Amino acid sequence: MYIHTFVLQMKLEQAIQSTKFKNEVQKASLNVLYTAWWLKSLVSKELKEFGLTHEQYNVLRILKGKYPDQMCVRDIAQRMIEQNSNVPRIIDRLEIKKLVKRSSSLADKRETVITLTQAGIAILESSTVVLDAVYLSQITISEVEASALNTLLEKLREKQ
Amino acid sequence: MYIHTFVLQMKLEQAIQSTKFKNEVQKASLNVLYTAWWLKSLVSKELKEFGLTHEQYNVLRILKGKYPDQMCVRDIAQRMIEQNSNVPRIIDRLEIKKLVKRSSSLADKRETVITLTQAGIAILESSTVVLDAVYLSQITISEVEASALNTLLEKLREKQ
DNA sequence: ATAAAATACATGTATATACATGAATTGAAA
DNA sequence: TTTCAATTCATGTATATACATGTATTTTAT
Repeated sequence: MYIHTFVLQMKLEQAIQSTKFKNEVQKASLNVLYTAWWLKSLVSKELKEFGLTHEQYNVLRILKGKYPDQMCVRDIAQRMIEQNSNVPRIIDRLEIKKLVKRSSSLADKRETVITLTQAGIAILESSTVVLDAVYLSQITISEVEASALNTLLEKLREKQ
Repeated sequence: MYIHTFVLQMKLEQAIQSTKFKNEVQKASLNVLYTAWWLKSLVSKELKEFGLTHEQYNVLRILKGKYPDQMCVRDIAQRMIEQNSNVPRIIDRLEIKKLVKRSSSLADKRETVITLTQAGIAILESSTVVLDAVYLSQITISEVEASALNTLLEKLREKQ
């Protein structure tokens, strides 16, 4: 079932066909959730041609941040955006595609250390070029506005 | 480490253990994704005691918006925040728990119309009381700030 | 030195997302 | 009127999320 009402510019009210919000805070929460979905869709659509999911890309990107050092599963999990991600299973898929290599740690035998392969580096680099271009063309807010957005999002999460 | 100097501004950086962002726009994207995850976790934790998932709650809430009118699956799907949600399957779970009732439409036999049961209304009302309280205590930004956040999020999605 | 607790990871289950396909039905065109 | 296209929904597959549990290993406490 596909409700692909493709939208160039869509306010939240149009997107979720709702105009009744209790207040601006409730609306902002829904808006954050919707925007996250919008962003994920944008990225996933591009990653599809590389045979990667959003989460698989995220793991490759995290590994690249330490390359050529290896990382254990726990190190990767701590850097994931969705912090309940089941990293071993995401690594399963990447290993099948030979984008990463698993081996057990010599220092601590409980740990599994993960290494990017050359194929992993290559696919990460070419997909990143595409993603950067998409971000540049689709997200047109200024650096100043993005900075204000960052401040407000952190304020939203800031329990006082 | 630099953690000492940036303590107040380190929220996202601490959360995903990363300090390297290409620019504020890229950081804002990650911040939106992380905040959405944070919000979902907050809500899911409360809904657990009602045996509901975030998405099941969302479907109940949408149905309540039209109650006592019925809605077909497509109507519900159009109002979902994550617009690729597989609504028939979410309704499966709600039906098992007897929170909604399925019947086929007389007007258009392709359609399945969904009705909230009294149990569905009851669980929605009691869970909403809890969620409202959690929002109130955990999200402390002002209406003015929330409004600014809404404006920036819609600007982020606005391709020009 | 040994037992108990904690850690790291794999794996199992339930649910959701993302997308494809098929069946039934409706609507439009020839 | 008959045929074909579009729609509504259920269902199948792959992957991910959320969480629980089991196993191996390391650390801590007795």
